[in-house]
This record gives sequence, C-alpha cells and structure tokens, in this order.
Amino acid sequence: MTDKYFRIRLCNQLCFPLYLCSKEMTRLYRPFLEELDLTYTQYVVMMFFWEKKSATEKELSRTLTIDPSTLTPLIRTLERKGFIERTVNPEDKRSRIFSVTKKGEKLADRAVEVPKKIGSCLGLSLEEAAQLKQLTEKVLLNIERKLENGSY
Amino acid sequence: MTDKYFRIRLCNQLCFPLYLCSKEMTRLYRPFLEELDLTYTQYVVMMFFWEKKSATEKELSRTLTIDPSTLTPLIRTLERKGFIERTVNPEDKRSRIFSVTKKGEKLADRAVEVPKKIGSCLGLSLEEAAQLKQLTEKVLLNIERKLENGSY
DNA sequence: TATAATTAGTTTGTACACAAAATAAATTCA
DNA sequence: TGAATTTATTTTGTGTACAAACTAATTATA
Repeated sequence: MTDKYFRIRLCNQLCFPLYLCSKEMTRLYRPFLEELDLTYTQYVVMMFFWEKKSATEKELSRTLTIDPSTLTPLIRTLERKGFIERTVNPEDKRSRIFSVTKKGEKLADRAVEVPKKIGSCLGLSLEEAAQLKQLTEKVLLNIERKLENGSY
Repeated sequence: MTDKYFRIRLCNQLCFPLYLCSKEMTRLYRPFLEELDLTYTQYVVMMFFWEKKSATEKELSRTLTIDPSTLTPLIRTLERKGFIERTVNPEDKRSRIFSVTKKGEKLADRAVEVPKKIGSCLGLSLEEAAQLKQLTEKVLLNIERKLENGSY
C-alpha cells in the first residue's frame, strides 16, 4: 500500500506556507489596522459593510464564510466601537439588521490607503498577485465542493 | 492624494482568499487529523518532530514561526497525549529538550496517508500546486524582510 | 566579581475559530 | 390549529494567536 520509506516532510507541504502566509499577512496588516481600531477579521467585516451597507448576521456569515459563533461577539465589538448599529428585522424577529454608521463610513476613507501600503510589501508583480489570488480562489471552490458533498 | 472615488472592494483583495484558504484548508484537515488526535497546529509541530526528533522550544518557535506563548501550552498538550516528552537541557537550564516518543513516532506511519488524501481534494494540477507553494513562499520571504527592517 | 543586560520560557489578557448545546422564532404538516 | 421540525442566533468550551508583563538563568561589562 504505502511506501514504507515515504516520510512526511514539512518543506514539501503546500499547507504550511499557506498557513504561515495567512498568519504573516494579518501580522503585516496589524499596525495599519490598529490606526483604524480594527483587527483583521473586523476589517473584513467592515469591508463587507462598506459595500453592502446593511445585512443580517446570516448574510454576513454566508458571504464571508465566518462562523456565526465567531460573528456574534465580533459584531458586538464593532457596535461598541460605533462602526455598525442594529435595528429590528420586521420580517423575522429571530434576526437583526446591522448597518454601517456614519462613523463606520468615515473609516472607509481612511482605509483606502491600507491595501496600497500592503501591496507594496508583498513584493509580487501584478501578474504574480493575480495568479496567487486566482489559485487560492480555485482551491476555495474545490474545498467547498468537497466539504459540501462530504465525499472524501 | 487619494482618488475620492476609489472604494475598497472585498472581491479585489488578495488577502481575503488567502485568509479563507488557510481557514478552509485546516477545516479540510480536521476530520483526518482527528483520527490522529491532533489539531492542525499540533500536526505541524509533530511534522517537525518526525524529522528532527528533538529540539528546544526556541528552535521550534524559530523554525515554525509560532509564538512561544502559543507553543508553551501546545507542547504541554502533546506531552499529555504522550507524543513528545521533555528532558533537561544540561547546556542551558532555562530551556528543556523535547523529543518525540515511540507513540509519537508511530503516529508518523498513520499520518503518511493524510497529505495524499488532502492533495486529491484541492483540485490543483501538480504545476498549479507547485506554483501556489512557490508564490506563498515568496510572499513569506518578502513579508519577513519587511517586518525585520521595520520599514513600511 | 557584582551588577546590568539579555535570553528562554511562562503567564495573563484579548481576540479569533469552531463544535456542540441551548434558545427562541418561524415554518411545516398531520 | 397544534405539535414537530427547521432556522437564526447565542452560549459554552477548547484551541490557537499574539502582545505585554513576568521569572529565572545566562552572558556581558564595568
């Protein structure tokens, strides 16, 4: 069955640089986002709201692939910071509608510089960056498909 | 300065699929690693020990880019599970030397199948996988360089 | 060689990340 | 319509992830 002499080597794994890359990326963002009083995940949620203006937790969870039990306290933090606010959902009283506040909107103007600063730190050409984005998106689609089918 | 009409859009960001990709990857690993009684990060540490047999916490931290304050409790867990054990370091009494146990070694045999199963789920050709690995490693090097210089 | 500075590791506190269980509102269906 | 099921969210518990403060041992230096 298995080659007895095959050994797992960290340096051969694709998962490891991917795992590190994500960690290091958020580390790179940290000082810039601290100026906006945001963590990386909070930044992702705010990016969502800068586009969509308002949504329920479910929509957020679906779109961002962030677990509801991670979102609940995170949303509360963003509310406490005054970047989003909740209103009742007349359609469904189990959920609330969260919307970006004026203060939250203002944050978007200051955030504009962040991707530019980050981009210059990655040291990739435009082609390489596009390629990396395309490959990670392909992996995401495939993993999603696998996990939905439950067929390993 | 900034184009007033430029807006940050989630779908244009490279960081977002990278962040998701790392999360989804560990989600994909989870069921396979559960059979080995390991989390993803514990698996990374065990991969290190399967190659190097023994090391101090500092070596682990340097090689894997995992913070010491993350490693301390993680190592304790791996000890409790009987996969690694500690011995005194005669050279430096501040640190201990951790080594893989027989039980930990045995785990390596069972782990051999994991990367194969994962690989088949990613849906990438060998070239694409190599490309993705190479690009993430390039980003890692560049970020590391940036963060060391402290020059934003 | 005593004191200062550094280093290895630990602890504490905050913030994800997610499984599993709980709660409450909506929907289905007998 | 009333009970069973589903759905949206919250809570609880475990495990990273990391900054900051702390401890103990080592090294540098006055």
